[in-house]
Amino acid sequence: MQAVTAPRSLKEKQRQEREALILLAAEEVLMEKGYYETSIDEIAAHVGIAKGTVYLHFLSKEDLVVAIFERDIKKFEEHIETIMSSALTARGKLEAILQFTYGGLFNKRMQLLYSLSNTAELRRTFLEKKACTRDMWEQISTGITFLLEEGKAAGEFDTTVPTEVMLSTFFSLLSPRSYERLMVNRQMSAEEVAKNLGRIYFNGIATN
Amino acid sequence: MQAVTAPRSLKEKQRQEREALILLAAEEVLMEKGYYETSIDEIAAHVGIAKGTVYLHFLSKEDLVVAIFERDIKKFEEHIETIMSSALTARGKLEAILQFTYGGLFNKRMQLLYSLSNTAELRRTFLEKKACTRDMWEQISTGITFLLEEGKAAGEFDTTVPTEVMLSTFFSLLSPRSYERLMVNRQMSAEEVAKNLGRIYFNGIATN
Amino acid sequence: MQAVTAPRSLKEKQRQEREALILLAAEEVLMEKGYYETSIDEIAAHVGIAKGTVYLHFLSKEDLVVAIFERDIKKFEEHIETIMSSALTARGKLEAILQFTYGGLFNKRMQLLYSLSNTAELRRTFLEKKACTRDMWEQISTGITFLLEEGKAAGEFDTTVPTEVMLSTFFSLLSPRSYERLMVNRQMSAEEVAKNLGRIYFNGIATN
Amino acid sequence: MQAVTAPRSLKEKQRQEREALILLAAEEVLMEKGYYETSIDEIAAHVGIAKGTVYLHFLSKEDLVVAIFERDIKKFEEHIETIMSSALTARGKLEAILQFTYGGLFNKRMQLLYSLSNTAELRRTFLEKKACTRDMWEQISTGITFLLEEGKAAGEFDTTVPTEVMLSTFFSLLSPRSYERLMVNRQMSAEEVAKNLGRIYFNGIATN
DNA sequence: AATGAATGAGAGTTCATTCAT
DNA sequence: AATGAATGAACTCTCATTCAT
Repeated sequence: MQAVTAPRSLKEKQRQEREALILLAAEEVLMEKGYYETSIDEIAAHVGIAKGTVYLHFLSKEDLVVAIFERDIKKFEEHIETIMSSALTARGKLEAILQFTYGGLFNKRMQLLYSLSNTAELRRTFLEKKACTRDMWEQISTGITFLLEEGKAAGEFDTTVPTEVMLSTFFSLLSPRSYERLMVNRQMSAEEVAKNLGRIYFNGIATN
Repeated sequence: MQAVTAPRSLKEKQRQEREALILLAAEEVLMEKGYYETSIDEIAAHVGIAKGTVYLHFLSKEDLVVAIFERDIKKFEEHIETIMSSALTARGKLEAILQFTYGGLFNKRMQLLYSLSNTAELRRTFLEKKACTRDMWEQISTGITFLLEEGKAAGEFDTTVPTEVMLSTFFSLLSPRSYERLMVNRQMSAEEVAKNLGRIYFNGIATN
Repeated sequence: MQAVTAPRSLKEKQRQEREALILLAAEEVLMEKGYYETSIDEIAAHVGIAKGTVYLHFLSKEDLVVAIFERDIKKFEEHIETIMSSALTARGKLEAILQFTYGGLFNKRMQLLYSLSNTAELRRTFLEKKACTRDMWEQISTGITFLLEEGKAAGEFDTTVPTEVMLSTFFSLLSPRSYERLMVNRQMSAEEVAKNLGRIYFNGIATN
Repeated sequence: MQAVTAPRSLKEKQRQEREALILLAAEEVLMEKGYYETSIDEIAAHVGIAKGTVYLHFLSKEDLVVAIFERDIKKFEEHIETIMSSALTARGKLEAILQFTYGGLFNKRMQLLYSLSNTAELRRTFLEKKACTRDMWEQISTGITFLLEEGKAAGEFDTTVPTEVMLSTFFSLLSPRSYERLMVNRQMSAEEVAKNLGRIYFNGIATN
């Protein structure tokens, strides 16, 4: 049986590696040029494979982008879960999420996710057509909402501000486009940005 | 003299009315479908005119969108100036801007502006190519920055938070996409949304 | 009757003047840009009238060009007739035609006529569709052929060269495009060009 | 090594065959209808392929025509060079060029080249934009000029006629449009036409 | 009579997707 | 499995022509 599965899993492994390469290249190009200005040809050229090969891994351009979406959101979810199960206070957890979002590679990916989520045409294409991506946002929203409620219950956060508003504001903090200028133009580090935003936000929602 | 100017201004008036209709239709369709999923044919059909007629008013699709941009940003600027010259405190002025952004028709338009400004491909197309649109954001930024500095000087705002960060955060409050759910799903009124956001924000940047 | 015809003929005169202006402008622009690169708008703007007005005088763009054609060919024919009825020898007459073709304004017009006649698409459009223009070339051809035969009969020209070949060669001398460089680049005068060409030609067809 | 180069050259061969087919079809349709009356769709239909396929081989319609141009001019140049390095006298060489131009398939192609070169709009498009095509005419002109000078030096040609004029006249002999009627209507063979034209021309430029 | 806004067919071009090799 | 040539629908934009004013 091994004789059969080993090569199969080797092939499978290669397949997944290639798929990962495509996703990475796609991510890079999409980040640079956006969905409509990026052609499959360009992505393929970036990986060093033929256009047709991309279609062996993804049914369509849409599908490829959904895959990026899913992968990144999944990682994001995993991290959030780690944070959620930590011993931090609600505020501490939210601060950690903020730091994570702005830190490391995730910063750039977050920009892509955000840009893909916030454009009319893409939302229709991705969020409405593919239930799964919609669900992921829901799940993340639920997590953040839970933390905010927790914070309210613990007396950390102002109970007179609706949680929904707090949630929306928190998401808007994650929008990296607005802060791009801070990091790119002002040379502020991701940590500093996250710290400052957090300060405004948590001050803003703190129990008077 | 009337005999000369009247017909000319009549024509001109009709022309501008038609142009306004096209802008309105374009705005609507762009809001619904986004830049790349909207064809000139579609916009024309929405106005009830032929495709070619659109090109009598706008040199290109790009140009049409820039025109929407300019018109809305101009209105926005005008309102900001009115607010700026009022007797309100810095915070009062910023609150007024927030209210205005979320109030009336502007809400929807703001969504379009925001979505057009925040997509990688469109930013390259519009902001970098057309200096004018870039300048408008600069001007608005300058205005807000001025108010924030004023507030700091008046002891209203926390001087230890960099003004740049305050500015970015303020812009992110204006991003209506995030709050769409609040108004659409939660049935919250624009005023309520603006009030709540303002509360978080101004609390957040208030002197300790 | 005068009271009726006078204003009518005044109108008619104005009409013809305007028509002449359009033809002139069209000629100029067509010369510069060619048939397909010239728009009716451009011609109208050159005259200083509205696009629609052109259509009060000419049924179509094609028609307008045919009119230019007709007018110029008519003038050419008239001149040829004058030459034909002069006391010159056959060679003298052909030399006169050559001089006329390269002299004065006709030079430029000839370029236009030639260019319009020698392009595949335009030949189909004009020569085949509009019998009249075809006839005009026929008529001119007949005139030249007659002169060549006359010259042969008078012992001036070599009778062993087919008249048809002489005719074709004569027409190719009139092709001003080839000689443009001589006049434009080499600063040679029209007369010099005509003289030199004539020399080669008449030497070439002279009796041994 | 064959295993590597064979498939590559096979593909390449197929590619070039397809490209040749497109060029041939384009040539045919362009000859029939001219540049502006020929659509890419028409050319594609003529080859039996889809419109898009044409664009796999040529960047644009302009490019496709330039390619025809280049290929034919290149062949023409090659032949001229062969003739130039022959043992013939200057006159013999020029006669050979004349024969070649009117003989075989080249006759039709020459018509296309000539028509493309002599139309105002196309000259601007092709000769001015693409330096290469301009250069080719220059090179051919240089070759002919050299032969004419050679003939003058050898006492074959009349030294009192400017070489430039001889050159222009020689080119006008090559213009096959004028002679089309001779071949098509008069049933004269290409050789006869070339012989007769040559006779007039060389008689014309011969030392008195 | 003169205008020029409106029309809409048709052009060149792109690119996601397919499929024979 | 991988390729990349081929496809063709869809796009933006142009302009000769019409027609209400």
